[in-house]
Amino acid sequence: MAVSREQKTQAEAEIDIMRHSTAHVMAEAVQSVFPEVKFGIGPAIENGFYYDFDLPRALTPADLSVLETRMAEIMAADLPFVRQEMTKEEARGLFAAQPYKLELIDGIPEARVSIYRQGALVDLCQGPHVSSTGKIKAFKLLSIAGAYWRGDEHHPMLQRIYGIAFGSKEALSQHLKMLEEISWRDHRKLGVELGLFSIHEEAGPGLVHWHPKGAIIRQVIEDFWKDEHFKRGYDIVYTPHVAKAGLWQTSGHLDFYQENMYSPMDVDGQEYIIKPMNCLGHILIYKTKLRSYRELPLRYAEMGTVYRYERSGVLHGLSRVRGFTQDDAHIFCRFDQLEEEVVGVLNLARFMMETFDFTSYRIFLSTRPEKFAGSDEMWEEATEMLRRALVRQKILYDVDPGGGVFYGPKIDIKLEDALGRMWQGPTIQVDFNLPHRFDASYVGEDSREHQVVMVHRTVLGSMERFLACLIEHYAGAFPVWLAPVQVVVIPVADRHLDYARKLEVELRSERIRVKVNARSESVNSKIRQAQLEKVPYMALVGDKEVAASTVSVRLRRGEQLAAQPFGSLKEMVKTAIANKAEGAY
RNA sequence: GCCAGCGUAGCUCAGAGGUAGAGCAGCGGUUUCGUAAACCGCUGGCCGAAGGUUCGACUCCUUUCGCUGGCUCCA
Repeated sequence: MAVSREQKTQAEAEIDIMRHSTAHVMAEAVQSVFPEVKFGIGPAIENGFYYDFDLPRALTPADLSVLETRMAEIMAADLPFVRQEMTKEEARGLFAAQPYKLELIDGIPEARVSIYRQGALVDLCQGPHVSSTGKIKAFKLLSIAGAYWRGDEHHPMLQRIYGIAFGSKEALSQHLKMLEEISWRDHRKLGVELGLFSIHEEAGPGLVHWHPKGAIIRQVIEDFWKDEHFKRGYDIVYTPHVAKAGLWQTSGHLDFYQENMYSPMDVDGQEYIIKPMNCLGHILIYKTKLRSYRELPLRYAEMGTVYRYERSGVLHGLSRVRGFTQDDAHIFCRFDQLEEEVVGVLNLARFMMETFDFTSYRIFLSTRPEKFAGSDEMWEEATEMLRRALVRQKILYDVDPGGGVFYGPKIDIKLEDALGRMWQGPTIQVDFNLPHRFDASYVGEDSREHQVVMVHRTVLGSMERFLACLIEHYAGAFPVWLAPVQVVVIPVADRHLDYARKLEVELRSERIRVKVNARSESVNSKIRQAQLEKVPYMALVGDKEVAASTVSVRLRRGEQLAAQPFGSLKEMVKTAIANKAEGAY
């Protein structure tokens, strides 16, 4: 039973057509500026479109506004899109000067192809298109980027122009506002502003330094994570950061994963390699004794820090780095336990996602690729178990045919954040390969040895990427349980400082993260500082509070609460922490 | 890695072939203040790094490192 999640609505399909047509208009504009242009492809994408061009010179941002003006003229002229069918031979004649189009024609299986004309442009295109260029309502060109022809780095690099297009000016400006919001929430920007982490040129790109405020968030999450894993029958393990090269030879990583691994270091004449994955250590632990079917499943979990070489051009803040800590676990089980284990992981994954306020996500089941390890039957059965686990959890999912890794089928969960963007979330991967390579087995009921089934899984992904996601999801305003500073005490004047310290001690005794702002600044200024730091509770103490033994509370979202005794603030904060829910946005 | 753009004070940014500037932050002082910026003063820079052109380079050229947007890949 295949459960597919969504079909495009009629309206979405229509707007895609319009976006595609906008790409053609852009192509015409480019052609008018660069008559010698060679066209690549120009599809509609989410929110807009792009088109790839081979041009005599590099485009500059200034070119974009010229092209926009030209495009607006083409739209004002309301030129009709005209479809025409012809044989491939005729098309080859028509596109004789267009090598990329010729290559595309060669790849089309049908005998006849279609072309579209509008104004001065002729383009090989399946269509459909809007009836005329005047039907395009609102667009904007956003950026220029290099893109390999057909995405292959051995092919020439073309210049890609990205644009967005919408059904109305309002929708366009709304989207532009969203883009602004996205850049405003950027974890790299907020990470600096909130003092969470830094990355240093001197230390190397893609290597993260967690500052106290970022580290406390991470620590809270890790404590919570360990707790939850303990409850669910996982055992916490620790494994070394380096291992002899031979181990990576046995695992096959040296053959298949080498471009992501750092060069070996010499230790007493032996080659050692920094681990890019945690699985091998867990396998070694598994293999330390003869395992009985009775002790399975074994679930080894580790916040395991790994190092992977990433090409310099792909590094990005916390979300794509060279050293990161995975919330990793490996489940060793019998084949007949696989489905139940996957159900367990899905449960945990959903619990985690809910805890961090991700209410929407998409699930992908990836099936057998062309090259694979293990037997057909194993794959089929395992894939079926993953499928059944999803169905049992009543989860809608999409199938990614052939999208599995070579060693087994997998389930990927992609999270949707507060701005509707997707992030790689939990993954569950069945592995037939490593147990085979390491001869990891157990003794079955039949007294015979059986190969154990291994499941790699992470529910947060990596602490680095997860934090990047959380920072942007919460826009830096972390819920109380995660907020680096939960309460700032603000004395109105210096004479209230002692009283403020008393409140600080009282809150700290409950392990509430509290700071006193003792600076000689105005109340307004201290409140502003706390707001910018996105501290959930501001506790004001002045003459009135000292006299009445109370505290006035301002919430991060701006709300002011009536003066109250210390105790009730304490309880309010403790409740918010315990609920992990937002109490003070 | 590749294409393009960008690197000026802790941050945001201005400047420009004649030797560097603002706001914020920081520091010192004054102020003791009631829910998003009190006032005055001061410090702060090898203009990413190296080489070249030039009488003179932060500015022009080359190389290099890093960042940004993409391509590819992925936790």
